[in-house]
Amino acid sequence: MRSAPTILHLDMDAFYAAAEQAAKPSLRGKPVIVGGLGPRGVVATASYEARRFGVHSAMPMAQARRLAPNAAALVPRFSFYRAISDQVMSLLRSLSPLVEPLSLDEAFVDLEAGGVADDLPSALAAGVRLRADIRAVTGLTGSVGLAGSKMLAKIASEQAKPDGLVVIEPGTERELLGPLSVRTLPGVGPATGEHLRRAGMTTCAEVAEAGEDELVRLLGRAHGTALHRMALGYDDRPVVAERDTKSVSVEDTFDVDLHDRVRIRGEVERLAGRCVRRLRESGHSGRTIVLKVRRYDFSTLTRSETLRGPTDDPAVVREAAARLLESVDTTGGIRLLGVGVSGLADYTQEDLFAQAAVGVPAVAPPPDGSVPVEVDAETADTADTDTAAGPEAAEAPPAPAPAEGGPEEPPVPAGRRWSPGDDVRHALYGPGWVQGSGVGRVTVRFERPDSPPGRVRTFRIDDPELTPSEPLPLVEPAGPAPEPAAGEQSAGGQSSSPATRPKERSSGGGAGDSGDAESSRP
DNA sequence: TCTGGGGTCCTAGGACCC
DNA sequence: TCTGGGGTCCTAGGACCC
Repeated sequence: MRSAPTILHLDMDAFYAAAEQAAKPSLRGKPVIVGGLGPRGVVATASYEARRFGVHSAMPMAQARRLAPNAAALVPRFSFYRAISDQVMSLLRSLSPLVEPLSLDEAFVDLEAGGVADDLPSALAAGVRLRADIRAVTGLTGSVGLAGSKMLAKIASEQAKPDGLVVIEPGTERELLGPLSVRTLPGVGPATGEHLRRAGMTTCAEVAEAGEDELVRLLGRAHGTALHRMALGYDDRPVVAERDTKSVSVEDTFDVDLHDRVRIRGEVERLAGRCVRRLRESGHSGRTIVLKVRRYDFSTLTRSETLRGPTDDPAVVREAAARLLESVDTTGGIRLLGVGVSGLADYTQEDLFAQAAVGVPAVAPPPDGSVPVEVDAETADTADTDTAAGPEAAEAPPAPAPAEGGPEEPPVPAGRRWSPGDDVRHALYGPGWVQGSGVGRVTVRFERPDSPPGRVRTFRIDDPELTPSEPLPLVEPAGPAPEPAAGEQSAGGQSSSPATRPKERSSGGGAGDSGDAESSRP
């Protein structure tokens, strides 16, 4: 807790959907849903236009499409979002070394540690300028919360959405929190919310009044004390810039439940390969292998095994995962499989070899005391040549699922090559994106971030003139900087405060237009 | 056409050691 | 011969977050 609102929380507005709308002029002002398009897909982000139909994150895509049948449904393009996120995060790091990203589109910033703010006016100025800079650099909008703690900064940015800024002045937090739902507090989800409701608490004030002992009795030590403090507005968690990764995992939900044991084992081994590749990319090895299985009825179980030392050997992880699968009953069908590694160490295989050289076994005996598994010469030999994935490295998409119960899997249908939203380039028509594909055809809309809405053309899916391509930048690097939008308000306290507006950004260049209508108020 | 994928943290019980 | 407590590690599950 601090006496000036120098903790900033940034939350980009409907990030994935907004990025798609910025990239695809024909989608601006229209409902857009980004998420999984398969039969079991869910919504990752819905544009504000789509939210008006009742569509929201984590909703099954099928339901979303019933609610908003005319919405554009697009597959997420994470590398594109990451590139935008990197731009935003570097703007944040120009404010302070203490930046704590929570996801691609969200972060805390400690303005005080950065020396850019030590009181309300300077914090407000930094927030206003940040929003303008984000708009200029990415073409997208983000909402900013400013407060004396992380919890309240986050609540503030939520209140600021979309495209706004809210300050909660220190000293006003308790009265502000009091009437809010307990679900506002971090760590209170559906289960805890229901738990508290049954105990007669639905607002933060009621939680605060209940007292710490009561909450600990209800929710356990850690959760109870934390919640009581939060409800009172006490939160002194620091902004932490670098958090060590604790685990790496991959999982796939199948379009149709898997029954065939051989197929299931094959998928587990494929996932193990993918997991190890990710593990190695992150520069880690790990000791504990976790297998995750979700059954036909959505019940989920995990099985884990801890090795004597860390590994990033695909064969070792694959074999451990397969061993864990042996103890799982798969009758009835499997809808999801996952493989993870935790107990991470920084070093990788070379160090493990160094250990092996001095005689430390890499693999511990299974906990049940059965035959110990040793790293034998063969395994060790393959370790540095094996490229993290088995023969399946080519990476077939997660299972177009066999006909019910059938042991054979059909080949990947040819039409899968183009997903809605993919960037493409046509030799004649230039850059565009896939609007849809089916029965041997693919429909492409030809437009770019800085063009007017483009027109649509249809091709054969194997048209040689049509190739996948990289996303175009949303804002031309040398281009003009759009004017900042006004959306700032001051809420929370009686604040009001003269919004120390920073100087308007002077736009760098004259030509062009970022395409989006900018609302620039004086 | 019910319910993704990648994480984090906490709890609880048993093993094991001192 | 009956009975400690504390600490750590491991496993499994659950809640929560974006």
